Amino acid sequence: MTEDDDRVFKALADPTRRFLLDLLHARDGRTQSELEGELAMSRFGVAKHLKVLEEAGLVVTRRVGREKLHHLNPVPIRLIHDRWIDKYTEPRVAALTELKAQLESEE
Amino acid sequence: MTEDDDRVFKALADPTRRFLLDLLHARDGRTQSELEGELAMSRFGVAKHLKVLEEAGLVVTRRVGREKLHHLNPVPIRLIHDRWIDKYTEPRVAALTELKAQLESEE
DNA sequence: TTGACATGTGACCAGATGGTCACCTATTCT
DNA sequence: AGAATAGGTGACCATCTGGTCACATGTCAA
Repeated sequence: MTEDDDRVFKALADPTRRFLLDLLHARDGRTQSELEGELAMSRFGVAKHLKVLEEAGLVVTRRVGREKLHHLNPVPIRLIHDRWIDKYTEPRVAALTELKAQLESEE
Repeated sequence: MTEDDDRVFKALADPTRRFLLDLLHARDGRTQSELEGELAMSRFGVAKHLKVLEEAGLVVTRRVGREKLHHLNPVPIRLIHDRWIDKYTEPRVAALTELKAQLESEE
């Protein structure tokens, strides 16, 4: 339980892994080699990162023949949100976040 | 911008720092020495962790005399959420998360 | 004003992390 | 069957990270 979310946070701590999640968010169900093509890194590095994401439950995989398809699982991310933002403060935080985005886009 | 969120994710990667956020979520505006009392660690360790949280923007501080008061800032956490959960999928993810919590509480 | 209290800084060390490589297995295509 | 493709494993190394300590500054109370 506590170790579970430790894996999630540790997985999110690396920029390459976050980029992999971005890729899957843009288009789900990619193979490992397809993802390798998007990164300037050896396939071993990418495979290692995907393994970390999978063990954290942020990515779910399905094997088809010799290929492995990767899907994004957003539930752990929602749980991060819910840990420090409760139902009552949520609307206020959402408004603040919106405001921040607006201010930054005006520059 | 990208470095900004790198600091946020790196800050969240450590269990001690997450616990400090939990403490501030339960009660805001604590001093550093008050937080030290909650942890089995030297004051230097705690101070270092608080500095990381502050530089990530997850904690905001205010100095009063010789004391330093700490407040939780939830906006960066909301931004993590919004990065991978868009408005359209949000209700579905929220429902799934709810379901997951229910199933786990039934055990 | 002197001593206790709250916090800050830089050096240092053990252990964790990110990345690469050599080598291996399983599946598909011709 | 043989070659090419997709992916997996364990060792190895440079660097980052978490924690401690000696020392220092600013603030409050008697």
